[in-house]
Amino acid sequence: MKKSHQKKKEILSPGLRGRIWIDGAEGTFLGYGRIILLEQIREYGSITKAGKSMEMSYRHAWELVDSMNRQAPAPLVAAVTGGKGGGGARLTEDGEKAIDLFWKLHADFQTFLAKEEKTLGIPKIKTGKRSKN
Amino acid sequence: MKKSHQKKKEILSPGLRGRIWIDGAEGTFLGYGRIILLEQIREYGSITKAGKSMEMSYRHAWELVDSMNRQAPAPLVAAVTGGKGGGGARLTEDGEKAIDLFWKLHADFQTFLAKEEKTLGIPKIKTGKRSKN
DNA sequence: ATACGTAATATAACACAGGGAATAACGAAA
DNA sequence: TTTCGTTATTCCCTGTGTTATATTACGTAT
Repeated sequence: MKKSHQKKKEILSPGLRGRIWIDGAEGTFLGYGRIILLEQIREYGSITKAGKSMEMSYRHAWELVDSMNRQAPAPLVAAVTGGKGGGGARLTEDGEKAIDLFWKLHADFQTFLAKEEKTLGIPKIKTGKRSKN
Repeated sequence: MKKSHQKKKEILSPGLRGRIWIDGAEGTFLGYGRIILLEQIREYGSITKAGKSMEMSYRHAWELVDSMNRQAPAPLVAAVTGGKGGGGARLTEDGEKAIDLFWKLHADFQTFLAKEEKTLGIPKIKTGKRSKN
């Protein structure tokens, strides 16, 4: 099992940071973690394996998929139970489009952050490690 | 006590959303909640009252202030103990500058979100309420 | 019919961030 | 020297969100 998308390592370099996501009728519809999950489902063909590859409980992974499917006009993930291998999950065409859309947004956002950080400077940050007092 | 900045009401309209913040050596240095807290401290001259106005425990408010002061080259909040009224807290010049800087970033970010939402459409969202199945 | 591995769902156990209480320190003013 | 309200600090405890575990449903292939 590939481990390219396990837990954030909590990178700690000073600077401008941010997150973007798309809200739906119930709250978050698409965000960074959900997109990674979709990509892992595409790779493994299984919610179980996708979740494990991200060190995410099956329950959480399933809830995210369910949330996306319920808020989208048509499901992003099609899951089947039973059958050969017990079933599985695959991305729909809309699922693929969601991934593409989000990465476009993400790229624009990274550009925005870099430009903003340069123009506004973000000057007032202590660079060294913290001192006790 | 004014209540203009109590708890978020969790607005739920579909669309592009996001948050930005500035990281320091220990993690978050400046973010939306911290800026509001700074403004409330400026208004009330007290960490205690500022925290209460945001329905935030004094402990939490103090930790945020401490975190900002430790990560900044010079304190954003100057607190004094004792004296008439028991003491208090006021913003430093750097504290004022932090507020200004963040709101500039915030304004640019809102503009970015609006523009991005328009150009990329954000099409695949169910508008009506959720159905059980 | 049986086996198999996953989806789907329910229940129990757990971790921990944060709240609240309690206490000490503080120093100007009366 | 007493009072007063705040800052500063510690400790306990609980709510809640998460994980872990268990159970059921499912359907194709053998």
